[in-house]
Amino acid sequence: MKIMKVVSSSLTIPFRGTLKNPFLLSQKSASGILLASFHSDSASNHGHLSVFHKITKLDDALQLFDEMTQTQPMPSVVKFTQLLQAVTKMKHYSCSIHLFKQMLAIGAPVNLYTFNIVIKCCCQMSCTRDGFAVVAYGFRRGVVHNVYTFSTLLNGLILEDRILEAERLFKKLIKQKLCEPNVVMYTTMIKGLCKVGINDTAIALLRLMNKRGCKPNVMTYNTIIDSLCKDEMVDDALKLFNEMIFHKGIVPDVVTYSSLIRGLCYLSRWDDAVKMLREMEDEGISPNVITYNILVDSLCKEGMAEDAQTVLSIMVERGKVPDLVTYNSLIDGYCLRGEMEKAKEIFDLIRMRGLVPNLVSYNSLLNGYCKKLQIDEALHLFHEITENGMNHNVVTYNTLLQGLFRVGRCKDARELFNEIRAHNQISPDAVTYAIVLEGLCYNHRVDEALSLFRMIGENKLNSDIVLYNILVNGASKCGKLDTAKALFNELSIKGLNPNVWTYNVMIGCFGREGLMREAQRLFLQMEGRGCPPNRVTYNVLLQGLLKNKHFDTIEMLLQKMDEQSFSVDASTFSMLIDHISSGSLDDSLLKLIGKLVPKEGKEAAFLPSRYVKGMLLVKQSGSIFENYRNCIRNQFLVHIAKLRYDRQGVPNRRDPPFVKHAK
DNA sequence: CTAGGGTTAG
Repeated sequence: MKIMKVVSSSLTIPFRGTLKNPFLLSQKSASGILLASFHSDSASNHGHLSVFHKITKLDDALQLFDEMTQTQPMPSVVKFTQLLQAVTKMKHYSCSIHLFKQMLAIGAPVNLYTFNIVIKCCCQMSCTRDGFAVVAYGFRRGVVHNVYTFSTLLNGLILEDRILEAERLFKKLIKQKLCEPNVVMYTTMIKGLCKVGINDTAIALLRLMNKRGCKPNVMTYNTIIDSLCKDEMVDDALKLFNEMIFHKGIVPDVVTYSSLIRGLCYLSRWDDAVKMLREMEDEGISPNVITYNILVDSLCKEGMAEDAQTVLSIMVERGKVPDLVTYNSLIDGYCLRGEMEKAKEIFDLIRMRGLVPNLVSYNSLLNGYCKKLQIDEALHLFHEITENGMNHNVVTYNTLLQGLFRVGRCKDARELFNEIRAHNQISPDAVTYAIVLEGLCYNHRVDEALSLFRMIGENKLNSDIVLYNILVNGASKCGKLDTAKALFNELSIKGLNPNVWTYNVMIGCFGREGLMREAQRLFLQMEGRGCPPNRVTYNVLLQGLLKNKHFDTIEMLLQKMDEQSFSVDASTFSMLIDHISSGSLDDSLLKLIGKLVPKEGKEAAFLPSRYVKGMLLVKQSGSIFENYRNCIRNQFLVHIAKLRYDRQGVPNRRDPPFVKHAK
């Protein structure tokens, strides 16, 4: 069915052969010239670019395939393989597999390369099982599989999150000497380890491959660097970055820099991100569309959509064409700020740029309307998706579901939830349940939430700490302390470990009930239970103490926060100031509090818009906000803009101040 | 003619 859609592109030149291919619905082809050149190409095969590289439409490929099967004698195995590869490169995996089957049926030549392509197709479709089956079939036909085959299978298992099996395969290959792992195979295995978050083991494998005489390359390092960045361990990533350059002599590329820039942006280390950007350009590596997309997206997530647009114009100026990802980030950025007109403008811009909005575009916009409680707009858009020939996915449903709960339309929400459950292609996921439970609690239907939770049964979801946290929080906020406590106690019975969230929720719960001794008791046991208090814990505890007028430990807690560089959030800040102005707290605390107010970063960016409580705060955080924005403007945009003009005068050098030279 | 790395939505 998927293929039917793809095949219907416009065609002009009449077709000459007979139709044999079941995928081929059209009688005409734009590939007439292509076909002609194919014939001359097969006569003289000296060209460095075969016709197969020119194939961009599935139609043309299928047409060509049809011709090839009718040529007598049949073209070489190389031709068939190239064609199969062309189809695969277009990501029409199921089509490739079908063509392969046809080849077998008509006795077209196949070899190891053909098999490897087909195995890759299976793996890319998350059917690694089938990949193994194809391997077995090839084996019976006498095909000797190589390191390419096994790397592909390894990658397939990793794509399906079957990391244990991947590890087992990897070890088996080495032990039984089925193939000698090379840098690609090691890198694939390293990616698998990174994917499940065991960076240490990934790095250990990096060391091991070195010891076994297999030199890592830039891709190997990029894999680990990216993983570290995603786990917010940018400094460790920078260490590896240094190691690869100064120790291994491996030259970083645009991917290395893009990962690092993303990691730095994510932590709001704009200054360092700019330095990286500058360094990469100094090294003669230009940012590409993905790099710019990372910048655009990071700025958007920081609530700075118009600055993101400035980056967009810079990228255009530099000859890079923004793509769907760029525009989708901008849509999301404007939605985040509740500027729906601008978001819609960008959405419409997509078509004006000759692109077609995808589900991500729609879902972002839908989310924007939902968050703004413009539920009619949201519903309209929801229907527009199917009118435009697309299908809702679980994200679409979840988004709308959340919107319906937010405006209190519980009945509609539950109906939609049932629709998802009845759907034969989509099923509710953990996020769906989280949204429904949270939505019900939000609408004071804790009992309904609980009974739904019990109904899920004793499966994985029922042991999801996130769902427990939602229910505990919901029960507590609805004043059902006993329910909250009972749920919390249920955790240890089930052998589930509370996480920081759970503790934060319970501490907040006790705070609301005035049970500060209980709150303190939990706070004190956190460290020993392996989940040390975070910024939120301190804020929640402080708010409870302030609310219940327990002033004696406040200063000590603030001191501790300062030691760990945690910041006070807006509500805590507001309460502290209130108590100082009313005289119940000493104003000597102001100096300490001042140190705990975020000066930059995501928190500061959202301080005024998201967490405003009192007038005093509006004034205070307003100035922080302005400073922050100006700071970014100076550091970031001016810097990027400057790169255009300063470039000539800058000698080629490597001087990133935050990278310690290992020389 | 075959394998591996970086970007967007709940």
